[in-house]
Amino acid sequence: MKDILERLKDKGVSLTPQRMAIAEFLSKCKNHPTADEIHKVLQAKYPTMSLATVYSALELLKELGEIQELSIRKRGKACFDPNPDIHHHLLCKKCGKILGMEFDYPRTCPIIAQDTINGCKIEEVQAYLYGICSECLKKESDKKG
Amino acid sequence: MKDILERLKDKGVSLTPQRMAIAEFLSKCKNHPTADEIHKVLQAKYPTMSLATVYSALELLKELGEIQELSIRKRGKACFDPNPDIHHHLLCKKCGKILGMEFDYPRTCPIIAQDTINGCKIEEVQAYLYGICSECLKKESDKKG
DNA sequence: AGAAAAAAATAGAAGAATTATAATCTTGAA
DNA sequence: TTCAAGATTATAATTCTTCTATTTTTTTCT
Repeated sequence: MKDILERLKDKGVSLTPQRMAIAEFLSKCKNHPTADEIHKVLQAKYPTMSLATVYSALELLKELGEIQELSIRKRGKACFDPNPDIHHHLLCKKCGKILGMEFDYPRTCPIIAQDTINGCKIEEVQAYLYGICSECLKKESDKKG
Repeated sequence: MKDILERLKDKGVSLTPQRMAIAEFLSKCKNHPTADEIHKVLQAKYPTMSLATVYSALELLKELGEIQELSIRKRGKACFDPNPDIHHHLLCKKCGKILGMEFDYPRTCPIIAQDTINGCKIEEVQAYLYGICSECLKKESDKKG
């Protein structure tokens, strides 16, 4: 599979250093950063990079289908998922982490598998699971001994 | 079942006219209003009511478990669900309406029925279904004849 | 490679939603 | 009714995001 920079080039996007940095950062990113988190990280390498640039790059990557913006927010801020495919998320009630969940929720759920419900046509399902992540579960059981 | 004002009184909340109006409005509300939508409606009756009062009443009702704030937003604005119980929502791609879905998604879904996934403990599931609502489907089929 | 045109980055301002502050007014209990 | 506690109001402040004008960088064309 081509890497993200090649795909952007194929799509005729100008490859500026800032965009490349943002795209690469996201492609290696395992969590769901906000615009300012990305900005903070990349300022080490690009001290003059402005937050507006980050927002506009994110908008572009979204339009190109390289990333997605989540419906949920982190402390009031939009957060972005490096994986553009429909999938689901766990929000840990303890540590606040957001985890992408790999299982195929809609297709394995008989209710969603039927594609109309209450007379409405269902095209996509995005599920947010609230619970406790494995790390926090581990910490809890360690504490109890 | 007691009505919302009685429940608030039982919980020791000061029953100001503004709060009562907001609580009653929500209890009769069939959609998912934003703070400023509530404010606009109630200004007819309470011309001096400020938006800050609406926000603070919503915060209170949320804490008391009378309503919930949705994860999704309407045009960048937080929206509130008069039904505090976990349930699911359909977002119509055509008209933008948000509909509460009555079926019992988590409990009838085999993946969720097992309550741990990837080592994470699942406590609640909130699904956002994207699709076309029955009204818009009807309009479409009417057009086609 | 070099020049012109197009596009992007920057800094700063502007906008929108929400929260905080201080003063005034209401509520609920004594 | 009086008073303290709490709520509302108006306004200011904050926070996140978008916009604008200017400068800089890319890309294209030769």
